[in-house]
Amino acid sequence: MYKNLDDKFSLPGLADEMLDFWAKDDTFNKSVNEKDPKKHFTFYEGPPTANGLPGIHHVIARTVKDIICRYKTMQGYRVNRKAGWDTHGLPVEVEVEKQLGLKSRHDIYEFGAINFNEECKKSIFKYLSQWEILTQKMAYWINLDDAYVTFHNEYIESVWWALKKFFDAGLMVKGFKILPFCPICESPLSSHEVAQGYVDLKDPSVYVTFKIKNEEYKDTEFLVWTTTPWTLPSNVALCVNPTSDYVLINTKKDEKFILSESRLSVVKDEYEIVKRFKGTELEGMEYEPLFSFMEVEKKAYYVTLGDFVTLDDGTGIVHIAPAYGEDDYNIGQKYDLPVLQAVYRDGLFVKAAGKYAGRNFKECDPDLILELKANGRLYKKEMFTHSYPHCWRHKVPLMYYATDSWFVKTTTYKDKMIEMNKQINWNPPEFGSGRFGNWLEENKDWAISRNRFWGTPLPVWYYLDDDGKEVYECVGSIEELKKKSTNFDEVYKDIPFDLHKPYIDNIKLVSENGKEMKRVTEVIDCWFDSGSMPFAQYHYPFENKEWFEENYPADFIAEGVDQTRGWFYSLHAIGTFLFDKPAYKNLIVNGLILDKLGKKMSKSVGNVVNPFDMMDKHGADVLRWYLVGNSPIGKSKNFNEDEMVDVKNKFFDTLINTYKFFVLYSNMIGFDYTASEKVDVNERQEIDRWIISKLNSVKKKYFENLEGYEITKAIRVVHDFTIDELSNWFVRRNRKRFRYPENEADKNSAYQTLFECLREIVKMIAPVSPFIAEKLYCNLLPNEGSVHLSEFTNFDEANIVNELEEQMAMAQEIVYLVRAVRVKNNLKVRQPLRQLLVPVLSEEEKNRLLRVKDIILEEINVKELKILEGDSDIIVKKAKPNFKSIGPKFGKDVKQVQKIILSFDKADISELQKAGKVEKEGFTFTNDDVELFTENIEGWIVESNNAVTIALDTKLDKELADEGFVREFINRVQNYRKNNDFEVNDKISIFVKTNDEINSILSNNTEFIKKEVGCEKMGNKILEGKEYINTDINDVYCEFYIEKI
RNA sequence: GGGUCAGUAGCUCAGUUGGUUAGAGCGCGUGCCUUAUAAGCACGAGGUGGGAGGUUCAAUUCCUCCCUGACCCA
Repeated sequence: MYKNLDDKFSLPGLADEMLDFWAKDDTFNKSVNEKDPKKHFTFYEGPPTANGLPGIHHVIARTVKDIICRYKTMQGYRVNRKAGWDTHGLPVEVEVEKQLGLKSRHDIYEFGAINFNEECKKSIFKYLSQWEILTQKMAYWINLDDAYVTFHNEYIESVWWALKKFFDAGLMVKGFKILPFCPICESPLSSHEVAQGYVDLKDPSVYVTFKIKNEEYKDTEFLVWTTTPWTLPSNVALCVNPTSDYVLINTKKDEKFILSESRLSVVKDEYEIVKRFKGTELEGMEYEPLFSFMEVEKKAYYVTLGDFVTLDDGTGIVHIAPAYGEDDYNIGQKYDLPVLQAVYRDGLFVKAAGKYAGRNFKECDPDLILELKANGRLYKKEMFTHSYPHCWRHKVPLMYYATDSWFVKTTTYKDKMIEMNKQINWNPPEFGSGRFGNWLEENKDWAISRNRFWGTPLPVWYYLDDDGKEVYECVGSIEELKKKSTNFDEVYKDIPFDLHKPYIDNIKLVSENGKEMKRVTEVIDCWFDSGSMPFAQYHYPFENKEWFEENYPADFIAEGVDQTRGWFYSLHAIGTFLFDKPAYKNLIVNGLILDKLGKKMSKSVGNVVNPFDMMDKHGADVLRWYLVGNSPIGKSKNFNEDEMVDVKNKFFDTLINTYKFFVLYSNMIGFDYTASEKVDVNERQEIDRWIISKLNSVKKKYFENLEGYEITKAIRVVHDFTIDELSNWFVRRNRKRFRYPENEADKNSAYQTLFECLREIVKMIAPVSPFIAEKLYCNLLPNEGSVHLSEFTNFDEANIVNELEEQMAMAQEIVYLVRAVRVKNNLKVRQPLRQLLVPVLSEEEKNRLLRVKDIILEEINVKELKILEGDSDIIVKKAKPNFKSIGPKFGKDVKQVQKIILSFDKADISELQKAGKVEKEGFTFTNDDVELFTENIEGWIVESNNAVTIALDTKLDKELADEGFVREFINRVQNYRKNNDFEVNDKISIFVKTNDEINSILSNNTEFIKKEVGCEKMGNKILEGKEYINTDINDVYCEFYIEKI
C-alpha cells in the first residue's frame, strides 16, 4: 500500500516534518560525506553579515546556490558547503554607533576604541538566530557549524599573508588620492558604500569669469562652468582640451570671453567671433584668482591641458582644485600645482577662509555665489538636479577629497584580470562581458585602507628614516609578528590574543636595520576580507594546503548583481594576483527583487516582503520555485504574491494530484512497483512509450540546461511536462485503463509508466523544491531513503522516439481541430458522431495517423476515422510559398513568385508531386519551394491549421442521438454521485420518471449505464414520497431518484 | 554624463541563425469536459512587437538614433 497525503496536507506544514526527518537521518551530512572526496564540486559561500536581518533577496541567492549544490550532489559529486560570516566593516560599526548613540568619530574616541570594538564583536551576531532559522526553513543546506568567520585571528592571519604578498610585490603602497569622503565618518568610503547613497540633489551650477592677466588679452575673461562653487576658493588652475577649438568672442555688451567653440550656446547675448585658438595655444595663459584668502607656495593660476575636458556641457574650460577631484589632482601632479584645501576633511571651511570659516562646504555655496556676483565674476547661475553621492548612513553629501590612503595597485595586472575573466562562465553572460568586463577595463587601484576601528588591521609598521620619510614593513603571519615584536608578551599579558585594534596598535616591532617601528593606524576594506575567503576560510597557507590546492578555483558561486563590483571583484582581483587563476569558474548572478510594481523595497515605503511570512503561508518549496522559475534569474523580479500562488495552484497541485491519483488507484487495484513484474518499455502500449519518450526528452533538456547553469529553463521544462504531458494527457487519457486494465501486463505497463514518470519528476524537482520532492520520493520508494541521497545522472536516449512524439503531436493537433468544429456546430463532446475525415499527403503520414487512431476517436467521441489518400478526388489541395526556399532563390522576384504559387491549380500541383518540379511563367519550382496543404474537402465542413486538415461528419442518426442521450443521462447520475459525496465503490439504485421514448432508450442501454455509474438496480417504478431530481436532457424532461445500496 | 540590460496582449513571460496568420499562462467573456484536480479543454475579446530611420525580395529579429525603466558607475 502506498501512503497517500492526508486531507490536512499542506506544503507549509510539510517543512517541519521533513526537517525532522533530515535531522534524524543526518541526510545533509551523509549527502556530503558519503561521496568520494576525489570527485568534488567546489562551492564558495559568499559571507553575509549577520548583524542585519535576512530578506527576500537573500532567499533567491541562496535558492540558486542550493539548487546547483543539490543537483551536483545528486550527480555524484561531493559538494562541501562551508558557511561563512562577514563580520568586519562599517555596517557593524554603524549598528553599534546607533545602539550607543555615538554621533561622530570624536564620540567613539571618547567611548574608547577597546570598548567600541568589543561592542562591535558583540553586535556581529545580533541576528544570527534569524539567519539560522531562515537557513533551516528555506531548506538551504550549508554547514553552519563549521562556518568561517572573518574576524577570527586565523582568518585575519590568512588575509595578512595575502596582503604581504601584495606588499612584497610592490603592489601595496601608500598614496595620495582623491576619494569619496564622508565629513562625519571622516573616512573615505569604498565605492560599494558610495553606491548605496545616491540621492537627487538640486545644486547650483555657475558660470564664472576669470580675468586674463596677459597684456594682449587684457579685458578678456575665461568663461568657466562649475557645479561645485565651494571648490572655487581652492582653485589653482584652469584646464582646456588640447585638441578642441576655442574662440574669443565679443558680445553685444562688449564683454570679451574665451570658451569652446562648440559651447557657444551658453552665451546669453549676441556676439561675434574675434579669434580662434586650439586648446594647446591657451596653455600657460595666466589669470587672476577669484579668491585670495588661501596662500600659494608654487606657481598657480594658469591654463593647463587635459584630455578629460569634454564639450558636452559647460564651456569647455574646467576649473582645477587639485584637492577635490581626481582629474584635478592628476593635473596638479602633472603641472606641479599647489594643493589648496579651503575645506578640511570634516567638511568645514578652514580658519583662513574668513567669513566662511567653520561652515559646512555645501552650505556656503549660496554665499560664495553672492560674493562672486558682487565682484562681477558671476556670468550666470542655474539650478540643476543630479544624483549625488551621500554617506549612506549620515545622509550628508560626500566630498571628493585628497587623502592619504593605502592602495592595492590592481591596475598593474588589469590585463591579466581581463584575460582571466574570459575563462569564467557568467550566467547571464552579458554581466561578465558587459558590466564586469567594462569595470575591469576601467580598473582603478583599490583603496583598501579605512580610517576606522573595527576591521582587519593593516599589518604595516613603519619608522622614520633620517630624512623624515616613512619606511614600511609588512607582517604576513602571527609568527612573524611575534618574532619581530619587542613587546608581544607584554601587550597580551592580561588579555586573550586578539589581532584587532587597539591591542595591535600597541605592538612595537624592530625593523631589519634595528629601528623601532609603530603600526599604521588603518584597518582594511572588509571587501578584502571576503575576497580572501577561498584561502582564508581554511587558514591557508598555514593549514590545509592540500585542500586549498584541490579546491581552487571554485566550480561555482552565486550572488546578487550588487556583488559585481563587490565580492565578484574582490575574489577576482585577489585570486588573479595570488594564484594566477580566476577564483571561480561558473557563477550565477541573480537580479534585484523589487515589489510588485517594480519599486525598490524599502522599510520606509513599507513594501518589504518578509521571507518568513511567505514560507509560512505558501511553503519554501513554492517560494523557491517561484523565485527561480517565474522569470529569468538574472533579471530584476517584481515580487508578486499572487503569481506565487499561481505556481502553487498550477504546478504543485497538479503534481500532488497526479501522485494522489496514482496512490488511490494503485491501492484500489493492488499495484506495487517494486513487487510488480517489470514490463520492458518496448513491450508497453504506444501511449506508455510515448510518455516515456517525452520523459526522457525532458530529462535530456533538464540536464543540458542545468549543466549550463540555466535553472529557469531547466525547471520550466519539468513544469510543462508535468502539467501538459503527464497530467493533462497521459493520465487523463488512461483513467479508464487505470481503473479497468485489460490484463495483468497492461496494468503493470500503465502503472509502471506512471510510477516512473513520477519518480523522475520528483528527482528533477528535488534540488528546487526539496521538501515535497522528499515526501513524495519516500512515499513512492519507502526503502530507498532520501531523494537527496539518490543518484540522478542520466536519461535513456534509446527511449526517446521522435516518431512517437510526432505522431502524438499530430493526434493532439487533430483533436484540437475537432473540438473547434464541435464548438462551432454546437455539438457537445458527449454526443457521439459518425466519422472523421483526415486527408494525408503521404504513406508515412497515413501510417502515423493509423497508430494514433484510437486515441483520437476516443478523445473526441467519434466512431470512425476515414483517411483520405493523396489522390482522392474530393480533396482540394493548395500550394503556398516556402519563403525560406524561394527567398534566396528568386530574390527580388519573390513577390511575383508568391502570386504564382498561390495560383497553382490542381494540374500544377499534381505535376509537381509527380515530377518533383513544375514550370510556370518562366520560373521553375521544386518541392522545396512549395508547401502543400489541403484547403478543402468537397461537401464537408473543414477545419485546418498549418499541418493538418480535418472534416467532421456532423450528421446525427437515431443510433447516435440515442447514444448521446444515454451519455447525457450517465453524466447526470455521475454529477449527482459527486455532488453527494458518494464513494467510487458505492453501489446505487436508480428510479427514473420520464416519457416513453426516453424510457425505451434507457432500457435498451441498461447494462451499459449500470456499469458506468455503479448501479445495481435500474427501473422506472415510481416511488412515493421520494425527492426526485429534475433535469432535462437535450430539452426532454426527465426526473430520477438515486438511492445508495 | 558613461556603461549594462530590458521594453512583445491588462499582468508574468516564451520565441525569432531574418521568411510573410507573433505564442503560452494568469485575468476577462462564452461554451464544454470530468468519480485525481480550489484543475482541464475549446472558442472569443485583447498586440501600430517602445518610437523614428536604415540595410534587405523580406525586420519583432541586423544596424543607427531617440524615448522609457532598472541596475552599475561618475
